[in-house]
Amino acid sequence: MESVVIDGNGGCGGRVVMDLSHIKDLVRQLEGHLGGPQTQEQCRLLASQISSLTERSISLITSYCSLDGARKRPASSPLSDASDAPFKATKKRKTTEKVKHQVRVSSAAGGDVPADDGHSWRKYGQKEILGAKHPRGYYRCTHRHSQGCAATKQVQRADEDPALFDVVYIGAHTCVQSGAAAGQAAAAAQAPEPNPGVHTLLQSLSSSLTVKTEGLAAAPKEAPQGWAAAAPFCCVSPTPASGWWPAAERSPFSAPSTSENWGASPATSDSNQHAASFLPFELVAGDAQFEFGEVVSALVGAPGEFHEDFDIASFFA
DNA sequence: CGAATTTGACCCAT
DNA sequence: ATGGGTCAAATTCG
Repeated sequence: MESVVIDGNGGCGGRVVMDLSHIKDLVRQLEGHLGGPQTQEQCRLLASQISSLTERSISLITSYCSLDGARKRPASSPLSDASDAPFKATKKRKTTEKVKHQVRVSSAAGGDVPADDGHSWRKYGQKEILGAKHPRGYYRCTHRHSQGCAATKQVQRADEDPALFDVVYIGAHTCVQSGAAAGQAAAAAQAPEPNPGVHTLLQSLSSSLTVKTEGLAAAPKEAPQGWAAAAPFCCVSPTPASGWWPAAERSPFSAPSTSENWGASPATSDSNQHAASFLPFELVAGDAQFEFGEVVSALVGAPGEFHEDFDIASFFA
């Protein structure tokens, strides 16, 4: 299941733990209300409280992680202007100015690629890595040339569990993806139907909060430094209920816009794979915001990015 | 035929 | 010198 790996020595850790515990309580209350005669208003109130608490926790985590990333960054080299030359001018190595964000994702059952993250990637290399059993694949955004998007990612199968992949995202997407998926998601969000999976959603949120809380409290520092190095990307919306990302800039591992997309291999676009075969992931640090944001977004019923076919149970299974 | 992937070579940081 | 990241020609795929 998911876990948040956070260096526990920050000043915000205790606050976040408190907030998460509070959120968990609120979720329990909300869950209880759903079975009873309580009004929709009360549910909304609870959801709104969850939302604001989540937002505060995210702010703490994000700010902490930003500090963390800044602190760890070595003295910047004068070569760090590399980001201004996205194209193949030289083979000059980019130095460490870019934001890195590592997650561990599971593959489809028997699959050999990690879950799709909502962006289209093009593989540009693969290398055997010393000490690793599996090669590392190098991907860049498909829109690198058309839009100058400099986002890249590295995918490597975990040594200990071939069903897991370590994915390192480097740099933020600056591309704007085709409007089809975003528009579809937006249209789906307008569907007035209540979400039948809300109980599952709440239970899952509750249990995931447990895990996260434990992780915060009990996982001090043994996490590899590379994990949780920095906030994933820089454009977090201030209002979780209204979506965490610009419509066309979905977060890695956000709820997919389409069931086809969700489960499609980034390399093969194999649309036969299905959402249910993927379980998200162990997420780190700032990624907590993704789950919280999506869950709360669904709870509050705000226009989010949920596709009507989105299967909450499979998301959290 | 265009796009995506593979793969060996090249380049750079350590 | 070595390992890791990127390039680009060759190959494969749809």
